[in-house]
Amino acid sequence: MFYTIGEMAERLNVAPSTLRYYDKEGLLPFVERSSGGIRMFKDEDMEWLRLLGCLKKAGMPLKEIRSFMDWSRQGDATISQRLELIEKQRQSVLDQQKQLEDTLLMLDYKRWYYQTAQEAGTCGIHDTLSPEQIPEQFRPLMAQWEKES
Amino acid sequence: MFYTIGEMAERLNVAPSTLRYYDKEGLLPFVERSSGGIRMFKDEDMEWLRLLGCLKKAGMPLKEIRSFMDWSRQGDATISQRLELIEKQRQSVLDQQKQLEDTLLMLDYKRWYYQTAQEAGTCGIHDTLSPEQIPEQFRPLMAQWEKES
DNA sequence: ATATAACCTAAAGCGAACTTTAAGTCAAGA
DNA sequence: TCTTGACTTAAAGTTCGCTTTAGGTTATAT
Repeated sequence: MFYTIGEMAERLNVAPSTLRYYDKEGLLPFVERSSGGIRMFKDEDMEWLRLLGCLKKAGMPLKEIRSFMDWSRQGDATISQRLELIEKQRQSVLDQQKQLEDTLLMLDYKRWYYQTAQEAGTCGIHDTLSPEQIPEQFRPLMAQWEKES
Repeated sequence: MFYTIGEMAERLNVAPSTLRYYDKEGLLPFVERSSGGIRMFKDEDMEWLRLLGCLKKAGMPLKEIRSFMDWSRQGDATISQRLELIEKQRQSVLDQQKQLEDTLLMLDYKRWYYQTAQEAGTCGIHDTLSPEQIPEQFRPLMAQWEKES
């Protein structure tokens, strides 16, 4: 029924000190204590910890996660704030996805660059390549470089 | 033909102090100096700075970027190391993309959760909802929660 | 009763990535 | 020539997200 901080930390693959830190920062207002002061995690706390993990993965700073937790405890009056914060973070994730796609294209280009160089034994091969020998997928990338100078 | 650190920083939308910091950390071995010690950036340096930005966006620590820059200066003997590092980072980006997709699904669920709660005026609405009233797209998510307990 | 392992807090420490500060130098225009 | 603004370095400071340390308490097994 209850889990100690060590057990919960193991389930979540984090250090117990991390959970204590989150608690100190007000991110775990739902955690109860035994009469002796020991933290007692419940199964339903997992839901909160999952959300915490999700917001963290989305790149939300701990301070904002704390706001969210505070609002949650305040009840239905704060639904719109919480929705707003979720939507903001959703947009941030969409932005990050777009950024990662650009980054991946660049890495794919570099991978091709060094694969080609490896086969030729020298990076100099790229000075001898005609534009048609560069895979099409990288053309938009290189066109952009022209612009940026 | 040449750009000062301030001009280059503006082009890249970073603070001049950031570029000085990168230089101090050995990330900009290509930057030349005037007789008076002033950094002189060339147009072709943009290529390196673009790569630097790309690796940073991919989450590579500055120390590893430094290795890459060091290898680049060492010439063709280090092509395979550079390729290896690029491929490692490519994989890391693929992993990050997968993670962001999971995160997005969770945020989409929470968005639906709070939109529904907002319309109803209370989070309590979710205790009254039958499983069929939860959008299909969130079923795999919730099934996973069952498992994790 | 005692040993031991896991828990507790408060406070200090750490690494990454910058930013700021202080003191001074360079370069271009009036 | 002098002023001014942007440049230079070295070193200290900042923020974030933990982790470690120190000193002590709780809970369980023998």
